[in-house]
Amino acid sequence: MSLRFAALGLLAQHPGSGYDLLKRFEKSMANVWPATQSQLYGELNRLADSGLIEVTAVGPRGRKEYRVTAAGRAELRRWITDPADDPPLRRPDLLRVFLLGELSPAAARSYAAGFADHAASELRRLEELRDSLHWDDDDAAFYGRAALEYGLRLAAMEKEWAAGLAVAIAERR
Amino acid sequence: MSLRFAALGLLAQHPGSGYDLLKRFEKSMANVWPATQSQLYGELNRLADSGLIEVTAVGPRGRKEYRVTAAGRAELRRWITDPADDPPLRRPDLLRVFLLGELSPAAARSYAAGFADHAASELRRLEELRDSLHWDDDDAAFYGRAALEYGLRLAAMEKEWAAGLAVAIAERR
DNA sequence: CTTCTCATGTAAGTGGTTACATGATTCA
DNA sequence: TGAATCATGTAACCACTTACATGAGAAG
Repeated sequence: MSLRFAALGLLAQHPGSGYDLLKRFEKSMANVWPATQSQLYGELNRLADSGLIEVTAVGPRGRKEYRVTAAGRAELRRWITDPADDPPLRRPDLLRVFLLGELSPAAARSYAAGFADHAASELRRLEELRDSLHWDDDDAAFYGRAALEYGLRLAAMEKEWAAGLAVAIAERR
Repeated sequence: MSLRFAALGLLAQHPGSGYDLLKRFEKSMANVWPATQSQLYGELNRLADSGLIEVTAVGPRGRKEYRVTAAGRAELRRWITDPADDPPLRRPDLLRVFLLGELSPAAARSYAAGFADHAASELRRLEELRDSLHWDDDDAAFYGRAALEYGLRLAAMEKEWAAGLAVAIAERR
């Protein structure tokens, strides 16, 4: 369901074509809800079928300019506000942690160290992203910054946790 | 793919029936990789077909006792060690954050406050879980504790982040 | 005129969810 | 004997991924 609202939300911020959306999507929401090109185009057609968005113009190369309808905006607000029973998290990397007992302590320690490295590089990536973005003062920028801050804190937390785990494994023999 | 290894991993720790697995699963891995009964049973059959596990006995009510094979253990170790390109995270709750600009500041603030509450109650749930579990000193317990520690830190981080966001929204008007 | 970017779509396959279906055994 | 628990399975549906297909317009 979520992709539906990601698309609707992007259109609520700015009208545009599927192609436009696709690119804006990569730079913002794809970090929390990745989707492919196929999926996006399909979703736009379904949104239009249900009257939540509409085609305002057809340009060159069959380009379709979309815009949110009043119904779409209402539906979007409903979803955001809803007390949401979101699908649970799926974390293969943490699943592996449960199973590290199957490995030698050295190999397990190495997995934890790799986890820490990965978190560290994600942290750097997000820091660069934060520094590279020219932040406007509108709502989209404000809340985008908030989501980025979440990512930064998450990466920092993971780095410390995994480093601590690596140490704990080493100390355990 | 991951559920396959969750099942394989549980069997590697202890042999048992699908039903047994299902219950052990709920109390450990389901927190990082939820799965349904249908899915588990299907996966066990597929694992048996590929020779990674085997049926050692058939009991009353058609109960099938499973055990990991040598091939299964090897495959499990391979997966844990693998430099994994894990599927990206999907977070509807953070997607909503991107779209809070569609709401009034009061409603957005309320969403952030709800986020913080949810994190706080998750934090309490995990603290209780930690205190209720009688921890053995084996590998499974050690790494299970590590995964739980991750959950605790995550919940604490989310609580603080969301509370901060709520304040920032309030201060912004 | 060829290459790049713009622009949209279809099809096959996989993994997951929900609901349904079935029946044996245990225990009060 | 009726309810709870043990125990396994099927079928329909939905979301997502990967790969493929097509073609118009811009720019050199």
